[in-house]
Amino acid sequence: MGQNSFYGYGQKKITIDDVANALGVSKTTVSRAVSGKGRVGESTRNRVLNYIAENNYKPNLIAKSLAESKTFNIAVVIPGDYNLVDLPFFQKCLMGISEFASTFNYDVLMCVCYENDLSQLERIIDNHKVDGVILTRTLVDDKPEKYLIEKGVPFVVIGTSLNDDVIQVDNDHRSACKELTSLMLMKGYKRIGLIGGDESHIVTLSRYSGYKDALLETGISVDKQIVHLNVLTSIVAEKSALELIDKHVDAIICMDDTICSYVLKTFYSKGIRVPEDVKLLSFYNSMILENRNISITTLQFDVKELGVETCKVLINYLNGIEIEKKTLLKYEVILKESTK
Amino acid sequence: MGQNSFYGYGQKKITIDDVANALGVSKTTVSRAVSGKGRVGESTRNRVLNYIAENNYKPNLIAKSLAESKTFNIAVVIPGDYNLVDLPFFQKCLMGISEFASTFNYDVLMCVCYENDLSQLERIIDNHKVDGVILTRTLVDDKPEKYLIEKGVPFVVIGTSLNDDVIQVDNDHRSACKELTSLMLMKGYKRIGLIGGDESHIVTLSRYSGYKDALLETGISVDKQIVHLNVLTSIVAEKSALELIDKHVDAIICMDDTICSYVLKTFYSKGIRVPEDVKLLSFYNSMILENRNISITTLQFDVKELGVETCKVLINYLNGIEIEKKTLLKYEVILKESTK
DNA sequence: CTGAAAGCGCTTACAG
DNA sequence: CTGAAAGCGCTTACAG
Repeated sequence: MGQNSFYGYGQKKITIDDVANALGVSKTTVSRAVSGKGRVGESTRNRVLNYIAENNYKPNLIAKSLAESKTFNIAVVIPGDYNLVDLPFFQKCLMGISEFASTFNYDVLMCVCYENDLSQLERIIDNHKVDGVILTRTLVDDKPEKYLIEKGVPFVVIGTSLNDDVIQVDNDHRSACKELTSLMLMKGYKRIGLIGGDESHIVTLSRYSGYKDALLETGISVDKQIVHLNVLTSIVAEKSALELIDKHVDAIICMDDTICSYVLKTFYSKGIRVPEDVKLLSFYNSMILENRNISITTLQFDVKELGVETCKVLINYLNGIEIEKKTLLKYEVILKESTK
Repeated sequence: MGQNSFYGYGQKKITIDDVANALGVSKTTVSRAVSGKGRVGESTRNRVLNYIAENNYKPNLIAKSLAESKTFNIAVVIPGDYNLVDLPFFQKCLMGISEFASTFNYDVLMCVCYENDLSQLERIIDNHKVDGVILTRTLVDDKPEKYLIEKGVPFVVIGTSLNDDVIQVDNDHRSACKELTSLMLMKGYKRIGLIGGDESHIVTLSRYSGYKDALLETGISVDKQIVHLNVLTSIVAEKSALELIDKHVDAIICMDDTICSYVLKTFYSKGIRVPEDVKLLSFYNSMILENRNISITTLQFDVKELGVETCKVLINYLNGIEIEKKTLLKYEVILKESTK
């Protein structure tokens, strides 16, 4: 007992056999009527469909999985790195993915991967628990990506991959950062500082490219002294912010809201005023920057939509429907007080 | 093709039959050696174990599921309500749950439920895709809870349930709020305002109880004028904060960090100083309150640990191991500038 | 249009 | 200690 005592959740489930017997037809016929595959007589089909609706028959997905060699599950890989755990980004992605998946009767399996520990992913793949995988970020040297390619597992990444064979869905961070930069340039601010995160994250590189694009188009050369990447801690961010002020920047673009919150705090404690002394821009319209003393001009991505689109691509791919190799989603610029 | 072309992820999986044939034993024997259930000769067992290790045999979990009527999946229900989506709480819970589950070879299935839409949960239960469920919050009138009881599905809640039959794991919010209140009382501040969220969330009621406990122990009666519950929007929060100031409170306890951020912003714009004019306390040591101009005295719960413990209880329960009906986890008080 | 039968890869009484 | 066989609940060639 014990282990199985819960099975059926207390109520016996009716099987395809029960339906077939009750109706005096074969399981084959029931199966065909339910799945819609294969020919069944109009009237037979209706009898079956009515019966299962009335008697609340639900096919056992596990049995179906075994017979079809499909699981109707997808795994979503979330990075477990401490400083990313708090970001609302991944949670919102998950919501979108899960919403779309469930309308197609797929389920979403959580999978946390760490820099040096893919064991959760490996276990899921070894156990054949999913039909495909979504990676929620991309790295320059991406271990989960490599692993999945090696194993031949179908997957889609949220983000941009250096490998063109990888199916990818992303917001257009390059254009977005270019637009943010151009916005400042058009207002006549020529010295624009940039503070960004980990260079091993491809998104950091994309943003940096967009920044350079904007400058070069305007004929301004990039001053590497006011571009600070790999800013990962509050201490480095503080140092970086003050250094940019020393270098007389007109504006600072922060590549994420956490960095921006560090910068804001530093400025507050040093009496540097935004936007009077320096303009400030950030990348997500997230709650990290909400309800501050000053509102920050940022980009806005529809992250839930990003999840939805990605899941759509993966499920289409799994079902042999043609898809785009690369999907780029839009963004909006939200103008607020910090650039006034 | 199409649908099945991905199966096997490109590499044929070796089955129990292959192992049995290669070793000249029966499937039964292999099964027993692998599962550890049933008697197998010492040497036979070792032969099997060596072979599967060398040839990287992994039992097909789907087949095992069908045979055992178990899925090795648990569902975690996350509320989809807009204003909760952003809270790091649920994400951290998920991380803890997923971490524990995977060490026991269980997987975690995401399930988003809305106030009036349990369809994701219903689908998962109807399809028998999980062995049990974790609810990540509790309401006074809890629809998912009722649904699961009705269906006879094993589940555990994170939070406190009004139904004593429900297995629950929670941080001790009542004691925590009592301690926060007592802390102010001991410093001689007798007028303590309370701003809280939705009264239909049991956690709100627990906190309120703790607040009352502390006051009553000190012989102070509760002044309902300075207790504001159901504060759900920034507008109401602002109004509430100013009203408390009008009523000359010495301190304000906010039941969550979002509320506290609204209060902070209101005070800043009105020139009300913390802690000089009023002390301020909040409930989570979350990033919402990080990098503000002032640091806030809060409670600290180990939310990931909460997830781990809950998952442990559920998995033990599913496997017939004795468990506590109610587990209460600790908290810490983090003293910061806002109560100096 | 419909059905009998084999098969998906396991587990587990039952028998020896 | 070990194995042949039935069964979990579906799907799907194959035959009619």
